[in-house]
Amino acid sequence: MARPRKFDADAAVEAAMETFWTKGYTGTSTEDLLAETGMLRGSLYNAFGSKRGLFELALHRYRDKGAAGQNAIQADRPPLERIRRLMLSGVDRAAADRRGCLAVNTVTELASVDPELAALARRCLTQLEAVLVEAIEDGRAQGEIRADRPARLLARQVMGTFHGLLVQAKAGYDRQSLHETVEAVVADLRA
Amino acid sequence: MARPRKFDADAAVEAAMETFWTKGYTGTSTEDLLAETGMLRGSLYNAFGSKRGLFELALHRYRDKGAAGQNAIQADRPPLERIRRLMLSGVDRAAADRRGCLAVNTVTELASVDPELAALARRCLTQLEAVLVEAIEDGRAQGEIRADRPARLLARQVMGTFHGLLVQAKAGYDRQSLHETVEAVVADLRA
DNA sequence: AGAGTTTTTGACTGATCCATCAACAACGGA
DNA sequence: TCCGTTGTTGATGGATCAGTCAAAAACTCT
Repeated sequence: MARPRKFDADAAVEAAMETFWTKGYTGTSTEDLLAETGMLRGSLYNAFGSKRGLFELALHRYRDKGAAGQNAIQADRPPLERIRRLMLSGVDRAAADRRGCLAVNTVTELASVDPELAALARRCLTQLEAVLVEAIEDGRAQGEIRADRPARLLARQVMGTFHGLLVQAKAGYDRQSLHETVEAVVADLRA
Repeated sequence: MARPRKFDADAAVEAAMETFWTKGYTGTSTEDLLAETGMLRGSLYNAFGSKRGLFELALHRYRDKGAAGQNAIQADRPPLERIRRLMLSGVDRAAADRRGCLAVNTVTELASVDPELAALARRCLTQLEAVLVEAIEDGRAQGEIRADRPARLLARQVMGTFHGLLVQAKAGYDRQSLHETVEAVVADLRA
């Protein structure tokens, strides 16, 4: 009933996500977005409304992809090993291109400037926290993980170190020392 | 032998630091800097050369103030308590205004865009790491802190969690749960 | 008082920012 | 085939960006 779109909206959001991830929200210009998505100005605004609107979509996509990745690791491995792999893969990816984590980047960039977007990013963090809590409770049921503290507290602790590692990855700390820290965290989790 | 300056260069750098801290590097306009320092365009450029130059000065100042703050805690308290207070005060400040830590903010904002500035910020982090290593070695000598791991590794671990907490503080996690995590980290450090 | 030096002042530059718009194009349904 | 709808295209808008400049001003030294 109308002219069909030339571009793939999904691919465009994906490209936008990558760009925001690399350059940050403020650091990404609409020109950058046009170049990366291959769209023209009018089309982009017609489809997504504004730079901010596109960023929201990108954040949602990031959260969804994160959830998918977290589930991919689940498999049938023991919980502690799941946590270990989660952190190792996250750290590796953050260190590889020095881009860190989009959610963490967004929170640090926008918390005191755009609380609404920051809250959106925060949901990515709480999602990870939930995954961790679940894994920890699993591991505790199996006697693999220490039970002297609430699972939520342990999860916060692990997540804290994890986010700190992402920052260190961006700061250029070498992969090996990041991995050592991960192993130390895992060791401290053991019952 | 020349016209005297009307403004206090130190106060100007201080004001600039606060502004960058709140709004980030890209997010701070020269107009913002003029408003906060009370200077006029030409004066600011005459004195500091560029926005980037002023930012470098602000980062140096941040590092110096950080060092001063870290030393202020030293006192004669036991090492573990020093670490505890260091983290608590850092977390409190980060949570109070949701600005986090200027060094962490800078690393996450600029690592993939301006490596030179990111490296400057990184030095703030390694300074803190050095302080931690020292405190841990002290505590170990007194039998207060566990000795089953290299002090540097423990320091990285503590620093990681600390930076993660700063992110969580920006994300709006409540003070109490941040404090609980600090206590958990301290407990895990004990011999 | 005059020369020399640095700062202040505010207007100005060109680039880039995000966003809008009208004209045109491509489709489905009547 | 013609109409309603939606997408594309590229020019254009005003705002803001970081940074420059020439002229006037405030000081010291001679």
